[in-house]
Amino acid sequence: MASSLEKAKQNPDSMKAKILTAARKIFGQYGFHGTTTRMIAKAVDIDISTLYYHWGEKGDLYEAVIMDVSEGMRQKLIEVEKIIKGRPLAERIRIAVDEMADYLFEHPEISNLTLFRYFTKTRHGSILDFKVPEYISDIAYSMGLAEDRKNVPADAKMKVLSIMNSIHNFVSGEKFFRPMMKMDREEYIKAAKDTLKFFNLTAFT
Amino acid sequence: MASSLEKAKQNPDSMKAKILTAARKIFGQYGFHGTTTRMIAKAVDIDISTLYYHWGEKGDLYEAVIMDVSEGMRQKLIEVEKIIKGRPLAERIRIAVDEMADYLFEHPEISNLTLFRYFTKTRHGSILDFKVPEYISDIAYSMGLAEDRKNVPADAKMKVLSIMNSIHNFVSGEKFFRPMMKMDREEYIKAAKDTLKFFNLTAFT
DNA sequence: GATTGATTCCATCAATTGATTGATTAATTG
DNA sequence: CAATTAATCAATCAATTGATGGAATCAATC
Repeated sequence: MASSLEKAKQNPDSMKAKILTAARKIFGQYGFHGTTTRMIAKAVDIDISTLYYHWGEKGDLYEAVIMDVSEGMRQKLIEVEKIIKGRPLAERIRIAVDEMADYLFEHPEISNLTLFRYFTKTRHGSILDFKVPEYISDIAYSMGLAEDRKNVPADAKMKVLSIMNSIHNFVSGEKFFRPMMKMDREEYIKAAKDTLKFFNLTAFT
Repeated sequence: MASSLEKAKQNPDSMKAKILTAARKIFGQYGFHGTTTRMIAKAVDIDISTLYYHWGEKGDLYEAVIMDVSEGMRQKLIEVEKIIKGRPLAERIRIAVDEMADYLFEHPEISNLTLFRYFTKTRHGSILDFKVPEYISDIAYSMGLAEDRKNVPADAKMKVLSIMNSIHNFVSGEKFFRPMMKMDREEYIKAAKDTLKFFNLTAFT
């Protein structure tokens, strides 16, 4: 059964998909309460009622956005796991950091929305409290921090959380941190990757 | 010259200070756009016009809140720097992590508001684009990552940013991460500190 | 080419939200 | 105590915002 979200993604030129793409970006920049349905509609150059026709109420669109970025992350993690499989740990870390950083710097709204979800309360709590699968245990297993995918020790999960969040921090914080560092975008991405590798390579090798 | 903010803090029982305290908490939970002036007024049990009488427009109150938490951080960092002065590096790290984590877990709105400021756009950009001093260079110097307080290399700043954000992540993410870890609050704080020490001790000693 | 269904927009609602005005009460001062 | 100032609230505004109904347009089907 193809969900409403899956159907929308099938044809990226469909109005439904175009709205989703714009919503990802704007929700990512301004958060749930900072985004109005009119902002999204304007970005797609449609009337706001067209947006409601396709996605229903704001909270439903937001949920679809979260599911969408979450699925993107899942795919990317599977892809990275394939690449690093069998390699020595130091190399696994270097590749994983590079791959994830490149992916997220290219889609910063993923980091933004992820951090938003972690840190922010919404006034409509119950409505937006849908469940999203997290991949912390899988990453821990893939890093060799657990013998068993289903039974990952808490300290390993905490380490993975810390690593993932650190990547998100550099991506989402670019607008704020880069001027502090007086770097151009390329330099900043390089510096972020180096910093991440510095902490993770010394910690795990 | 005592600023409006300083005057408010002189007497914590004053209406102005009570509003500021409530605003800190609520802005920290819901962000700028997720907070209404009515929510704050209700928390203090006053009419909304009383709030406006004391603090003027919403953006001005928000600015005062940011300045307030920023000043709190500055004070705490000075305090920590005094404690760790002269000790060996590993001990400096252990103490600093414990002190900062305890302080922030006690005042989670500081972490919330800091991360909000890093990651979120506000629709009223220009108005809320006031400048707040950051203490990244001071911390880098205090950690021995720079010879000169005024001339801190970029990679050292990036490392400090990463460390500080990691602490904020665990504090602000508690509501989200702790259920994942199935820990009570005490266990979670301990686990967060241990994780932070794990990365930082292996990286710097 | 008429009919049906899907899509889009215009107009509009009711509720919320930031902000103010003016009257009222509480403190302060001479 | 009278007079002035400070603090509070009730009432209200205008603008914004989430959401909808219904007319108009477009596309597919017969």
